[in-house]
Amino acid sequence: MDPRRLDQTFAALADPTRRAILARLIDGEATVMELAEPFAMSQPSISKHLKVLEGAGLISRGRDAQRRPCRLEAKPLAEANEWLERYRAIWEGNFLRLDALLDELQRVTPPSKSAPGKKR
Amino acid sequence: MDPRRLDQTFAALADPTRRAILARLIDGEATVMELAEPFAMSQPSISKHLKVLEGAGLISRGRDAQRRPCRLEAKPLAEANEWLERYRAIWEGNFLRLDALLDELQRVTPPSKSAPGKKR
DNA sequence: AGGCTATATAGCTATATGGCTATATATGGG
DNA sequence: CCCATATATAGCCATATAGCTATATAGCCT
Repeated sequence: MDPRRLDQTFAALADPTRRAILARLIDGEATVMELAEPFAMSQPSISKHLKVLEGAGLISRGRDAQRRPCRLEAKPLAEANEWLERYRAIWEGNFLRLDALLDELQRVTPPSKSAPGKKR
Repeated sequence: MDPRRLDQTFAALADPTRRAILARLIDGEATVMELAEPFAMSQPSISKHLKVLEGAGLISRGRDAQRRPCRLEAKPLAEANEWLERYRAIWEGNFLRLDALLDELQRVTPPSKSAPGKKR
């Protein structure tokens, strides 16, 4: 509901490294080292990405000795999905395009000044 | 499929102004002026947002005299949705947590050095 | 205690983003 | 042809982001 939450969620998802980290976490918890391993990137950079993900509520972290295992928190993804759902009808093409409908009506009732035609 | 596409899509969605513009476009085409009207923001700023949306393939633009009506293009949203779908099982809670399962197994077969326990 | 491992923080740089104002471009209409 | 309207571009500023290296912190282990 909070728009800031969506901002953070989408911003966090707008980076391939972070999406890859989330994908990795589908298989379960992982430490920072494990998450960093596939990337040609310094450990601090990964920590920074994790901070962004944590800030967006997309991961949470436990404590296992000196390790800070990361776990996926999918709730913000559910909210993002909920936002996207409003557009499903459109991308599925089941959507009765309002302007197409208007074009149709204009073909029956020719356009006037107060109802200018739309270009297609 | 192209990760850059997802980058652009999510980045475009990470701004409340742009999400509001997309929401407005559900109801059909709108001109830049119409889109700008609800916001306490200059017209050039709106144009910039529209450029971002266009760059992400989220809108396309026609020509109606000196107007450049914007129309929603939902395909990138479908791709974003597709990406999110991989996580649906998790946020719906139907997911058999792999690490929870491992904890369970460890309770049966006590932990050894090679298989350290996970903290919860 | 001291060292090793895992992670975080600090501080730097380069680039990107989002806003503004001022100005340029495009197009229909009188 | 000129004007008004709609939109885009340029140029500026402030802040954010993504990367780096170097260093600090935390916690096990001997």
